[in-house]
Amino acid sequence: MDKKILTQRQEEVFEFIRKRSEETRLPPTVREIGEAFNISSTNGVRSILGALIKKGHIKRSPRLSRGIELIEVAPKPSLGEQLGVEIPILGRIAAGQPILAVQNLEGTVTVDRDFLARQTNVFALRVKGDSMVQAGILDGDLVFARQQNSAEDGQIIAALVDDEATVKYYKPKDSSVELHSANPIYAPIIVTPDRHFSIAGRIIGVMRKVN
Amino acid sequence: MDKKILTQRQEEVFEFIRKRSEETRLPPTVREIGEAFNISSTNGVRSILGALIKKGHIKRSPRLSRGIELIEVAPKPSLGEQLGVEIPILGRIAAGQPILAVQNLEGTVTVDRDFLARQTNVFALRVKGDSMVQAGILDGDLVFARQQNSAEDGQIIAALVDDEATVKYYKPKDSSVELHSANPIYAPIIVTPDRHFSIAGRIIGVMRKVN
DNA sequence: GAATATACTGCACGAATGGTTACTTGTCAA
DNA sequence: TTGACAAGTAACCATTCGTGCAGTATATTC
Repeated sequence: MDKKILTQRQEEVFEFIRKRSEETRLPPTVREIGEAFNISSTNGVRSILGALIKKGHIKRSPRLSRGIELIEVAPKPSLGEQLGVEIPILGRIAAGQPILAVQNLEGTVTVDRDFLARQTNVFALRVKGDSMVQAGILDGDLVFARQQNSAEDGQIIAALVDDEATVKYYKPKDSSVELHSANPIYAPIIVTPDRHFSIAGRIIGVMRKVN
Repeated sequence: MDKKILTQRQEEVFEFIRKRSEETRLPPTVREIGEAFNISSTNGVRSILGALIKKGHIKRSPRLSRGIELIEVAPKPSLGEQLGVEIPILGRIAAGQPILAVQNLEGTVTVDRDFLARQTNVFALRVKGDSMVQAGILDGDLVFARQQNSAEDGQIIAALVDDEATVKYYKPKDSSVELHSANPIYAPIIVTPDRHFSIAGRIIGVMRKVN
């Protein structure tokens, strides 16, 4: 007998236990399994459970009610140690108000925790226009930015210029700031001190859906 | 009586239930709570549980063993309805063996469920080279592909040519298949029928970490 | 001072649950 | 054809578990 191959019935019952454990957060009792499959005797269920134990798919704590535990090859992370992090997507960014204000929220994306290198204060923006195509950032892409109000020369940033949010290369000059596109057909934006300017964050990632 | 403020004892018991529910995945029975707090009578526990119910912190299913359910202000998504989906990252792809074979796995990424439009059989690949920069796919990017063995003219696919995996534009011809780069300095790969060729999947997304 | 809430003890009932024994039926491989 | 395995039925026992009732002690509130 192959240790891993389950019969049809065993597969069904295993699936049932898995669903119950995940959805209702309560593993079923022996009788509840019986009811679900129209097995009138507890022993009918027990024979299947016995096989699942022998084949190493479940574990049981004797005499403990609902003491069926799944043995999964790739154990799902408990709620405390999620693999994904929820990042807020900002619709419009307006100067003078906190970036992450609720009224700006457009939704959230879940991204891999490692993808963001466990950084905090990250938000996402939908890119409009093709000014950064040469940097691999296309129209409609979702960019991830870490909130910070300063940046280094040459970094890609999300900036606020006169209440307008843009994603550009940051080029600080002596008396002004230049925001360069990656696309040469666009002239750099030169931000003179009389204009409203602030750095919203530094771009740390890009995500795109391809049709 | 404030509906929300718990007494010390109630707080302790609530914490115990929460820990048990999350860690062992099994809410405790009335008697198990009693044992944990040295309460010899089940009614002692019941009076505390009653208070927790009245104050809206837990819910109970009558006569159901372990039928204590936490009522949380921000309910965590149950495992069944995660916001993120784990996608396997494939190291090398070899022809003649199932794509998703375990030995190919390099790890997993968690991505938003909506990002992939709830599609199944999705895998991820690390892009090598700059042949697709004009399509916004850079060296080192992670591309997501949906497993399929056919594609339409002009789509970006992950293809296997002579045991080598590449990401290219798909251009089927009468007697051969052409794989075009987005970068004009690379000549198209012309796949004649004598070569091993298969489509691994169609590219549906891109993800990049920016430094 | 009475009413109310909290936090118990102690006991007992019945339903829910796990376990066992005995027996049956069908399939499949040696 | 025999034997192992799977998947049951049926009846029954023992334990676990939720619940109900009676009662106590303390603190808080009106």
